[in-house]
Amino acid sequence: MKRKKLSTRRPKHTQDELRELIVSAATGLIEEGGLVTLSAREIARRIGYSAGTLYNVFKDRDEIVLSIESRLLDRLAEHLDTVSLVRDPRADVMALANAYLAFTHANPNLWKILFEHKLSDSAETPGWYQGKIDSLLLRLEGALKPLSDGEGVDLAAVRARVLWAGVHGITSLSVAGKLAMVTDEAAQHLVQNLVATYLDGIEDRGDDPREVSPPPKASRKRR
Amino acid sequence: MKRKKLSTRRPKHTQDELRELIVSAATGLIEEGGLVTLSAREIARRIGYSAGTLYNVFKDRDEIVLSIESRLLDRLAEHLDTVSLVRDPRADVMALANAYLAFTHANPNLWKILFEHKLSDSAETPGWYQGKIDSLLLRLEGALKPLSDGEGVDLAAVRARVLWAGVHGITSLSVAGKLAMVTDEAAQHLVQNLVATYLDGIEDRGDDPREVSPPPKASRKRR
DNA sequence: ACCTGAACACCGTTCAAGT
DNA sequence: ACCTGAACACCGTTCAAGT
Repeated sequence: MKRKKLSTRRPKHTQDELRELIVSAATGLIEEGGLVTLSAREIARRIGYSAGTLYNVFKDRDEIVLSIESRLLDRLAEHLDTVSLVRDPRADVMALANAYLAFTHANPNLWKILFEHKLSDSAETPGWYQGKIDSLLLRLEGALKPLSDGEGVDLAAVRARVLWAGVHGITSLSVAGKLAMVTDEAAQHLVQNLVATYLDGIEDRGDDPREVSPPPKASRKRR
Repeated sequence: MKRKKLSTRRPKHTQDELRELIVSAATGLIEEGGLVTLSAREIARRIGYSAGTLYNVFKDRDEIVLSIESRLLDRLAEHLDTVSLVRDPRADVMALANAYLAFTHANPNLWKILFEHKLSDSAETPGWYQGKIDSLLLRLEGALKPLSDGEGVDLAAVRARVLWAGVHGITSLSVAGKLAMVTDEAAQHLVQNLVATYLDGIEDRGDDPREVSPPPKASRKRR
């Protein structure tokens, strides 16, 4: 743990430590006040470096935000993995939706950046980003699979995206205070209504040529 | 049209004209580059006044954005009023959803501010804002009414909000490029899937004590 | 009365110069 | 090699001073 040259105290931190310092200072800043309060200069202040140093480690402010989003998506994935699935689509989808809601509720300001932060239209969404979203959606698709077997290859994929976007829309609007009369627990009601009603719609597709839903042990319970 | 004093060219514009100039310059700016490119100084440049003048007319930048949102909500309401409703919930809701989609597609950058722009948490959402959203939702509620009669007072209201938020979630994520594999017309597919499946779910509530759906002339058509 | 221009307190980002 | 500090080109907002 000794420095070779002991030059007063210059490379106080390795590149990786610096990365970590920056990202966690930035995360703290966002938790406190949202994206608006995140400034390169304030991060620098908090970690005791000059602003210029951030640009040795990150290309720009966007890249810092992206790496926070990356961690957040990982944390969300972990969180979703704690819900125990019972292979009943209704129960499983509802459980996943509730877990998602709980996560957003526990990390409101961080969660918001996932949707506020617009990757400057020059830079396309990085591949790993899409990959992480895909992997989250895969959990939903898995839960929906029993209802969508034998149909179009990607029906479960479409449905997973519809539900995901729907849940996102509800939480996003309610957080922004832009959905009249929607408070915190009202948002949960709406999500439950969405999931329950949408799944009803899937199950009751009488016009589908094949009989789609194999009667699982669990019967439909509403409300 | 004469000035009383003809003092070179001082009050070039009345307060109202100024308001108009500012709002339309700001609207243009947003149409071109989104909220990011909207700066008080650039508005001032474009209308040939100094930045300070904006603050004689508006309290701050937020108030300018809010008044753009206000006009936009009015325009959306007008647009939704052009769709002819036939009192068939399925057809009507789908028509409203498509009209909404078309509107957002025609005004992408303006539309985005409705959800990007966070009323600084100090100032609550102004009453007229909620009122305009409510009035938009009322159209959806009206279309849904035939399916929700005799149920909880506000079931149609809940459903209207679920659908509205769902459609918003889909368009919002697809515009941000954050929903894997979702392009422009894919978004329309998702919206149609949401509306169709959700309405199926409403119609087939077999567990409801009362018989809910009065058989209208139109039968369910899918896809 | 209305408007300007300077001023204040900030930004993101770059880069010569220092160690 | 790493880091700083000044510099550049911006912000939103205020307000004394001018007409």
